[in-house]
Amino acid sequence: MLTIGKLAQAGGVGVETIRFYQRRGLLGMPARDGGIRRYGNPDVRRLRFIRKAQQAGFTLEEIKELLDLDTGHDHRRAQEMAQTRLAKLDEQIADLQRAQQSLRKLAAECAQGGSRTCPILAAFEV
Amino acid sequence: MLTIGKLAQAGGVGVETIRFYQRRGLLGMPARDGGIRRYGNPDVRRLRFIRKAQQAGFTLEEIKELLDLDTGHDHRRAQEMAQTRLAKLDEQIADLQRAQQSLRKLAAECAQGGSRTCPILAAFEV
DNA sequence: ATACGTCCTGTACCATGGTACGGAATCAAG
DNA sequence: CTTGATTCCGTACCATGGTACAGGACGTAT
Repeated sequence: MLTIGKLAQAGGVGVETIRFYQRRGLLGMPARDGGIRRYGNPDVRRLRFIRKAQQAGFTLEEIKELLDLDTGHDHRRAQEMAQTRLAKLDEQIADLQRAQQSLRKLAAECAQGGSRTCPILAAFEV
Repeated sequence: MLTIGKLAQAGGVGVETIRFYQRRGLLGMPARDGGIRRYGNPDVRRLRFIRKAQQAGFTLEEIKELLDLDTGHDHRRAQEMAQTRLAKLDEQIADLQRAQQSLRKLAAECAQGGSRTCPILAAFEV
């Protein structure tokens, strides 16, 4: 049984973040032991899931929904959300790659330019 | 000579956004014609640059710096910023790709599962 | 038993990037 | 010359994802 501090440590977040997640309904209000919150492994798993899902670009709202679905075993909805997010990830990656192209062009022209004008504005013009 | 509304339209943003950028120093306060701001092509270029740079992941603060550098022709610093951002873009793309892996796994397992438990939590566990 | 660290609740504040609104002035068309 | 759209300025508000107190109550080690 962990205190909030230990849970935070296990999840790589701050204590305030745990409480924040609780307020948002992402983590439940756990059993108390004399006023002090006690957490178990499921809480650690849940917290780690939150971090992972965040990395996948889900908002906290969406993560809450995923966690609720997990409880309710709603496959269809979970898949739908995953597909939507995968599509957005594709888009985001493509966007970033386009940005890379532009930016590399800027860097290259800037490097070549010697003492000539640095075409920062121009670099993004195509 | 464009009014603020036309400039906003040309840049694909709202009028309030233009004023917001002016407050942040990203766009200059332009010449007035009887109290009304008048903009020219350089402003349109500048605005478009801002949008592009944003897509490349620069913050408004950084974009301001880039624009200031462009004025001062500081190659070295501009290149430095570009390289830093390129490195971060690489990282971001890699992160998103990893997220895709995890999420695809979730979707696949969820699809296979039939009426069995949907391993949403499990999907992110590796 | 006294001090230090951790916990509690509640509220306030932060950065980022805008968005909205009130109330006055001004512009363009009919 | 009136009407409707646009502009002006200033300030307030929004969402997202936290972060930081203040002011107490605990628990543990010395």
